[in-house]
Amino acid sequence: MGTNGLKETCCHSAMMACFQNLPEDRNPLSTQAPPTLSDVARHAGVSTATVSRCLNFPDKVSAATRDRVLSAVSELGYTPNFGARVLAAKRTNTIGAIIPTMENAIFARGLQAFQEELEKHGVTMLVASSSYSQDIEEQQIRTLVSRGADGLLLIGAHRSEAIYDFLERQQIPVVLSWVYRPDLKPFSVGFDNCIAMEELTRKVLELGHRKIAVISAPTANNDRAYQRVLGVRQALQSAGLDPAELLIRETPYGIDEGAEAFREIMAVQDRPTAVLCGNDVLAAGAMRQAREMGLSIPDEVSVTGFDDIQLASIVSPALTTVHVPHRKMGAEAARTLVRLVKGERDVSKSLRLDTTLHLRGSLGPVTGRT
Amino acid sequence: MGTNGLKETCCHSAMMACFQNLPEDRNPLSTQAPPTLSDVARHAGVSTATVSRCLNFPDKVSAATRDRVLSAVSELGYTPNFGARVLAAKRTNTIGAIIPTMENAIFARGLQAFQEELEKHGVTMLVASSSYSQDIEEQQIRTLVSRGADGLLLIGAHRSEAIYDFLERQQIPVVLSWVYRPDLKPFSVGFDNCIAMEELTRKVLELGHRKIAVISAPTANNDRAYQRVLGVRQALQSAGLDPAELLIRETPYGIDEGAEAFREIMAVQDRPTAVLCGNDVLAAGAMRQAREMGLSIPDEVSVTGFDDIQLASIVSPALTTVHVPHRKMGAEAARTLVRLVKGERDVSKSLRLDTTLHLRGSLGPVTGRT
DNA sequence: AAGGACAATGTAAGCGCTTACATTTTTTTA
DNA sequence: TAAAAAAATGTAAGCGCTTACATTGTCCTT
Repeated sequence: MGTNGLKETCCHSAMMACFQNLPEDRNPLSTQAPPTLSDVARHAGVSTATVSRCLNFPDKVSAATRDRVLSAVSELGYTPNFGARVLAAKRTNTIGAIIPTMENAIFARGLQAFQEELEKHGVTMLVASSSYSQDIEEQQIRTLVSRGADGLLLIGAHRSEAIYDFLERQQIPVVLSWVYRPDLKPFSVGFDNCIAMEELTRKVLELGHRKIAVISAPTANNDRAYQRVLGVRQALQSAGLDPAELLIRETPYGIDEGAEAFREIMAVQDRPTAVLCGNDVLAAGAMRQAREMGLSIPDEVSVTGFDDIQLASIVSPALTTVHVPHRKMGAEAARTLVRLVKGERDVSKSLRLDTTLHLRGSLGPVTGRT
Repeated sequence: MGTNGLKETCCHSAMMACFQNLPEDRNPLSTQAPPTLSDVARHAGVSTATVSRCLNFPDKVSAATRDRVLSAVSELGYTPNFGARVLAAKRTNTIGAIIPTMENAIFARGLQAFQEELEKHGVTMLVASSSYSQDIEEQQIRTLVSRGADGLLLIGAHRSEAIYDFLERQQIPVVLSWVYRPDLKPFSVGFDNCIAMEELTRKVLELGHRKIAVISAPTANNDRAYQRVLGVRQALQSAGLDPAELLIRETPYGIDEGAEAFREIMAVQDRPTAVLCGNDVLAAGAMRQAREMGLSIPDEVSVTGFDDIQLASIVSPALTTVHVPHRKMGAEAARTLVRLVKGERDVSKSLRLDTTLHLRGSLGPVTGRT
């Protein structure tokens, strides 16, 4: 005890740079308006056009003037005025993204990759989240457009015709993600939810499961959820089973919701031996509930997810799920959108990414025990 | 089999509204420039000033004209030009947020709440992530400022004086979050990382643990991480123990990183009985590794986290962690920032939120077994 | 050495909106 | 009912930047 550098108390460690103790009025600059392009021009003894060119097309200007201008810029601490630039150039270099939620990790990875890619092209990202509500999403779309978003990333394809019309009239390039829909006019960069889920279901059937339940997000306004359920149905049908017997429980995405849905599903007489969840979060909830009910996974009941977020490899047993290439999807969507915004109509087209089945401990063969 | 609505195949379900099958050139409007304020004015037979007023201060205009203008607006499908508005009004109604990462859930909840609150005030959020790099963060700050962010949300307090100077010169209101630092000039809305961790450590000591290890994020550029470690040290010292004996392993945030760090820590001769992790993600990694090594939690080793994200209640056993009021923090930060941007200097001040200990299964008393 | 080609720079017209101020219309007051 | 006050509307000057076009300066070419 009583050692070295421990004098610092919680709130006063010396490691911080900050402006504590500075008198309010210390900085005379702080009351002045920020410098403008013409201030820089005057300072450098050139015209505003030259300064502008120097900033936007450096090689259209002689080295000598460039140096003079740039040093004027840094001397004055000049930053271009965004509004003016937008107004004059008619481009904001901003792209909007509207995702259903930021609260769980489902969209986070993809969005991060999306942003990183945009950044490489000098584009900034505006984000809004719609809480899985179609109305909120439409309002967000209008907001982002009026904020000057040059393009928009949207999740899924299901929305009103009115809003698609609006986007078309405003000539805003749109990329749909998390779905692959080459039949639609807006480009999509994503995967086929239906096929992915069909593949998973086929595997489940192979393992002998016949009594199957699904916990899905509400399918009414969510085409991803809808397609996933459809995938299960199609797999059943192809296997000669009656899709009508499929037990489906819809509930909002969430751990607790997943748990509750699982509880209800397992309360029926003839318990399913496999519960396919619409995403990993629901699955995690289901698994928690199974533990609580003393049901062993996968011996007594198998559980699967969708998305393959971190959660999936952390739960015990690890979750069998459909791996979605989130980062790649985000990056590709960004690339497509940037191209569209630049007006390269021909180059881009819808891109289909593959999902892969990740088989882990939560899915096992049907056993006698139940 | 062979039931009802199953005709729809994956990619052609009828539920979607879209613009498939529309000829490219169908819409004559699409080549015209979007309508401007003066188009609306002409259409409604008033001046541009009246239209502007009508949109911004509806009650400064008579009901009759208002109706006329509004119907002109909707007839023409007018949307204000963002750049022009910004240029003229000198406000973007946009606030920027720079977070270390979007990839895990740590900042997601807070950010979501932040955005929702901003939205209530008609403010849009710009997001960027810095990948925990100080340089990237500073560049992002400059970008967002030049994009016209009216204010900025930053995580933590540790950054260069140069950038704080820049923000002050640009007169950009800043709110720091995830920390509580009333000693600094920028307002902070957050909690005291040090005290929170000190409290947790005290609890760990109470349970008899003496050999303690810490897995922390790199503390060099991360004041939250630094303060958390400091908290552990202070608790040890208060308990009359020698903080120098504390085993500290720094590693980037991540599940795998946490696992690896845990492996290394448990490889030493005199194994610790408790491993305190800098956040829940690291802790989840540590727990996974413990399982792999056949170490029982909490009998052979206790593990704790920080943040209380969803993960914490999903892992098994559930994770003892420090609960951070993410949503409240985000919302309050937004409120403070909005007030600052509006120029209400006096009203706002730094806000300290309380963290609470969530004791769960991953932390237990020291046992003979080791 | 004169003419032309090209590079470097300057001039100035907007971009679409807000808002101070001027003007007109309506309402109130005596 | 006329004058004063208040409300509604119009006029027009920017906001800070980009860019088409005009001008000037440089360097070849013949």
